Amino acid sequence: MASSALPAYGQVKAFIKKHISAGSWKPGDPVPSESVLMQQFSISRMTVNRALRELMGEGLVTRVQGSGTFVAELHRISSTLAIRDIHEEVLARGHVHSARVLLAESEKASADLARTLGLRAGARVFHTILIHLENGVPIQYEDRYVNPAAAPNYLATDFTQTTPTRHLLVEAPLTEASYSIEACRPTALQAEHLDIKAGDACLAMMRRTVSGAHIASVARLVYPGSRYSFAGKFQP
Amino acid sequence: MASSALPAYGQVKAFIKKHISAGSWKPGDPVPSESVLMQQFSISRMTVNRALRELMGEGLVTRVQGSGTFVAELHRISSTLAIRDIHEEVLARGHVHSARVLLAESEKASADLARTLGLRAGARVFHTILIHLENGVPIQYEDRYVNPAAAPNYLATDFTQTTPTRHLLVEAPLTEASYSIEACRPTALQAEHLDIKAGDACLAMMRRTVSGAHIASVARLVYPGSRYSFAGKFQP
DNA sequence: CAGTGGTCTAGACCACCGA
DNA sequence: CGGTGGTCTAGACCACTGG
Repeated sequence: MASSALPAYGQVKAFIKKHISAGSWKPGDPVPSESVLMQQFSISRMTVNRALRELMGEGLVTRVQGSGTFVAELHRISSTLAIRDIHEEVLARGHVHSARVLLAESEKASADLARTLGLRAGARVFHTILIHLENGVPIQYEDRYVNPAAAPNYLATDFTQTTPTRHLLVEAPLTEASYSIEACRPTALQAEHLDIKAGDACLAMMRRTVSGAHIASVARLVYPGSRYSFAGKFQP
Repeated sequence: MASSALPAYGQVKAFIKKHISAGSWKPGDPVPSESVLMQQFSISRMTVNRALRELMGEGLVTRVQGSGTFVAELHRISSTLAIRDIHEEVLARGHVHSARVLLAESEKASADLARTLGLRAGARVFHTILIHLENGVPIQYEDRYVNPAAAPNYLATDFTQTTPTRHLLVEAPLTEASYSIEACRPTALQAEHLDIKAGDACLAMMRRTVSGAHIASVARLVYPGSRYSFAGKFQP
């Protein structure tokens, strides 16, 4: 057998994927039940169950207790968009990462910001602005507010050595995060520090992280459109 | 027990997640072995194994055969970025989707395009350009090339009724896709049809889909930066 | 009611790692 | 070599669905 290296549950998964991607089983169609697959492959139910459970995790099938397993409605084109620490990301490309600190201080939160961080208006918050460079070329303008309750030692960090992201991952372990990506034009200050023209398009990622009971941080990361993109891949 | 509703493997997962997110187990630290957890929870090894396997799938731990299970190095902030059919996405917001067809024809591929689609230079390809509107407001400029071998009936479709994405999902079931997101300025034509100013920033998503042996389609989707963003959420 | 999936057990054999 | 994880079995009980 050519596929003898593939474990039994993998063979079941491959069998089902083949039928789905070939189109012979359409969305909404029932997938053979666990007991049928057991006999067909001469394996135990636990093994079939694992195959189907993993396929559900991958979004290829839907399972309904008491009813059956079905081909998922429309194959979502989806992918894990990993948001890594910029330091590690640059290193992974074999390049050199460095950072310039434009601002690192404690200030009073505006009403808007306080609401976003779940604090009362006028509360003290930490504010940092950094430029991240890859081989000396600016690639990210990081404007971040941090909740002192989540990371009291934030401002004591040397941000040319440790990125805010890394500090926060250690000090305020992540329990939840949300983000959005949009396109924008840079402010004059951003354009200057990113070394781009005022009219150039930029990518902006807003990131909000929660650690335990606190909203730990909100950040706006601005990337020159000409030097950065988010990429991903998807394989069923 | 308050958590008696949670299945046994879920309790093991919760136990480990608690220690990781509380910081009592740091990245690189070993997680108790399967046999230890078996005894600690008085459950069978299969059940412990499932808990640890799922945690690895979620990126929280690393497992090395013969060595052990360890807390993953840095909690990736990652999230499934779902790329849905624009028609469904607009409908899901309770709005009305419509489309204008600017171009739908067969043409000869340039050398570049042919290479991208895995065809010989000068081969016939289908080319469509559409504007997608949400409640009458333009939100996406879709410029797409399709490999005729993957979807021979593509041009016969009424794209005011069926989106190219949907047609392709049915005709050329997806086996792989990759994308990248970047910021750009619109061309004069794009600005006109999207009803935005020439200097406005836009989000552009390049998408390349593979169906079986064929590269099915490459598309460039341009969104007005002021009217669209990609958002996601992440929970460990 | 019969059939489905959700969960779990108590074993088992194997490949691999590190001492 | 003992300990680790990777896989698998042949049962079991349960909750749920549908006719």
